[in-house]
Order: sequence, then structure tokens, then C-alpha cells
Amino acid sequence: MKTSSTPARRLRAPRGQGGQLRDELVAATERLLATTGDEESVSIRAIANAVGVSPPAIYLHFPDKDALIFEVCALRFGELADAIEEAAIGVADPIEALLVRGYAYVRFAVEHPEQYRVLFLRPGAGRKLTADELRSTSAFGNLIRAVEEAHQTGAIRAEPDAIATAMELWAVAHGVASLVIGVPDFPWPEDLADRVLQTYVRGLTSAAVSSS
Amino acid sequence: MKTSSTPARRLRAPRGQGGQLRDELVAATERLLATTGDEESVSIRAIANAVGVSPPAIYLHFPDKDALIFEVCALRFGELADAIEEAAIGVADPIEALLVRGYAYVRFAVEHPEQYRVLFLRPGAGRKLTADELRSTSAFGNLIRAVEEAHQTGAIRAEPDAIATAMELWAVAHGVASLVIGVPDFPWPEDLADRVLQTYVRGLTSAAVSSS
DNA sequence: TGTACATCAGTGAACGCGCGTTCACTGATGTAC
DNA sequence: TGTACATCAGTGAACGCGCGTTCACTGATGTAC
Repeated sequence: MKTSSTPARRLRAPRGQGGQLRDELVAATERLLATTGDEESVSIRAIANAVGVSPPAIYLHFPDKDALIFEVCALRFGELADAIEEAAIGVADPIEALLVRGYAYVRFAVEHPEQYRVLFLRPGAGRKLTADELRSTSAFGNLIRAVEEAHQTGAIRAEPDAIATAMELWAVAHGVASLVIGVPDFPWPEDLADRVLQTYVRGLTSAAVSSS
Repeated sequence: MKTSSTPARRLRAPRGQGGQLRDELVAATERLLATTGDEESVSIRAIANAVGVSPPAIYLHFPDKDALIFEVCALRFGELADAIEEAAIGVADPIEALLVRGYAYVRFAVEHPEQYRVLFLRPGAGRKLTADELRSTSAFGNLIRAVEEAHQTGAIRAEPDAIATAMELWAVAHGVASLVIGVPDFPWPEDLADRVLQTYVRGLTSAAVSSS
């Protein structure tokens, strides 16, 4: 059963519209990544076939395969950031806002496991993500601000600072997301993300530990 | 620079000792996985070359490549379980025991990132890990017992039960481990695992929430 | 108003490569008669 | 005590495959004179 037996040759773009194919390539790559979930199995030939174009045509718009994959990852990362912000809109309580962000993060990951895998779980996923880049990313920056807000209202502790606490929150949400994605056959409870995030944030709200 | 230019042909095993090569194949595969960190790049040819044997010799001991990789994963999983148990020996306080288990888990993962990747982060890693298998695994079973102990002494809440709480603890530890492995260039604080686990367990120790 | 030319958006065939696996074989060693 | 034979632990060469990428090319379309 060859599912890709439809050549469906694409019409050639008119004179000035060469960049049009570029967008279609990105879209097709994103789609293929979503269905296969494995960067390795998304081949230049498969992408070209999905768009209805010959493999070398891709090199008119991207220097190599890595550049194409990277662009798709960047797009997905933006979508993840948008999904989180959208979820946090209009949530007044700063604690609730933190929880809602965490849920949105996990939901995005579980609903797009293959893309999440490409973003954070594939070998060398974060290789290009340096400290400055990540900190300037809207997603992480927004989370830091949300933590600061919760801290300034006295709702949570944030030690030693908001950045460290944001990292911890990220780790907790990432833990639920990547575990559910990585071990999918296990009967994870529906409310795993809720419980973990609530317990963690409760740990942040409780009085400072008295240890030395 | 070909590092594998040493053929170093291995001596043929004596008559009854055919299984000897089997062990050497497993050891070499484990070693290669540890250095490359990617199952895809650990090829039949590379394994055979590392042992000093021809590629087809592998098929005298394993039906296919998957069977060999799976056996190596199972071994590593056992080592992870052992490392956790060893760390928990002699820790009387049940809360401290939970924390110590979490640290040991994260430490194992960070010290053996490639093996951890093969165990839990590669595509299809947990595909073969069904609920019953995992529950009967010593590693997860021990964690459940540790949670029960902490619950019975009144040190923590465990809702709805110890199994669910064990899953949550796993998710939290896995979060730190896989994030540090997945985004290695980010300046993670040294004590990220400590802080996350402590905060989470503090959330478990605090009084039950009053929400409806 | 016609024509030579440049440009653009691609195509078709082929490159070398490494992969997992198969197949027919070899040669030492033990065993039966 | 010698010899034919079975078995065991491998080997060497080759299979078909899909991969990323390159190279020479095509043919429609706009532009300069």
C-alpha cells in the first residue's frame, strides 16, 4: 500500500513568485513531521513528493535539509508560545496563571507529540538553543514575568530568583509532557498534569523551609 | 581520521563457547550507544567491527538488530534500578528516602545521557513497556513501596493512591533529567534537581487542599 | 513591432554512501564406527 | 587406531534499498534594443 503514489505535479509558480514554493515546502515538512514523528523518516524525497515537485527544487530555497527542518522547528516553537499566552489571557490570579500556563504547555505537547519530540526530545534538539536565545524567547521570557508577578504579590516564593523558578516550572511541565509522549502505552491518569503542577505550585506557596 | 581502522580480528570461540560472542556483542553495543548516543548511528557493521567479527556473525546470536538493542536497553534499565536502590539504602527518614531516590534517578540520567535517551527519549522507547510490565518492574515497584511507606508514617499525602503519586514523582524526576539532557547548552543550575524535587515533595507534605 | 537575450523556476538522471540482511561457503573440532 | 562424517563458529561477497546532494539541462516569461 503506497500512500504516496499520487505524483500530482504542482503547477510552476509565475515569474516573481518563486518564494511561494518555499512556504509550501515548510508546510509540507511540518505536516510530514506531524504524521511520522521522526525527523529521520522525513526525507527530502518525501517532502518534494508531498508538494508535487522534484527533490532538487528544494535546494532552490534551502541550502540543505537541516535548514528546512530548523525553520519548521522555529515555527512550531512560536505556536507553542502562542498557545501558552492565549491560555493565560484574562487569568487574574497569578497562581492560577502559572497553572494554566503549565496545562497549556503539556496540552500542546500531548496534542502534537511529534513536533514536541522534534523540538525538545530528538538528539541535538536544543543544541542550537543557547542561553541568551532562550532567555530572549518570548515563551520563556513570558514565563519568567509570570513567576515575577506571582512572587511580587506574595503568592509564591521564588528562590533564588524568578529565572530559576521558571526553569523549575519548565522542568516539571516538560516532565509530564515528555513522559506521556515517551511511554505512551502506560495508563497515565487523565489528570496527571493537573496533579503534578498543583502539587509543585503548592510547594512553592508553602512557607519557606526552615533548614539552616 | 578513521577511528575504527583497527580490524583486530577476534579469535574464534572454542567449540561449546559460542555464547561468548553474544556477551561481547551486548557489551560492545552498550559501549557504542554510550559514545554515540544515537541508536540510528549504532550500526550492525559498527558493532561487528568493535568486537572484531564479521557483520553476519551477529545473526548467529540475535534474530535482528532490534533484538540486540532491546537486550541492551533492558540491561541499562536494571542498572538504573540498582543505582536507585543503592542510594536509598540506610536512609531512615521516608521523605529523605524519596528525595534520595529522585536524585539518584536524575544523576544516573545525566551521567549516562545517551543510554537514558535510548531508554526513554527515543521514538518508540516505551512502546514495549506495557502497564503490567512496568508495574512489575523492580524500579517502579520499589518507588511505589517507598511512597507507601512515607504515606503510612503520615509524612506525605498520597492521593488518590501511592501508584499515582509514584507516577508523579517519576514525571518530576524525568522532567529534570530529560530537560538537562535535551537542552544541554542551557546554563542549568547545579541544584536544579534538588530544588525541583524538594519543592515538589514539600507540596506533598503540606496539608490537603480544601478545594471542594 | 519584432527579435535576441537574460532570467527564473524548475526537471531528470545520476553520484556515492551506508544500511540491514542473506547466501553459499570454510575450516577447525568433536564423535561414531 | 584410523577414518568418515556431523557440527559448530564463524567468513566474504553480494542483495536491494533509500538517503542527501549535484549537475547539466529545459522551457516559459519578461526585457532591451
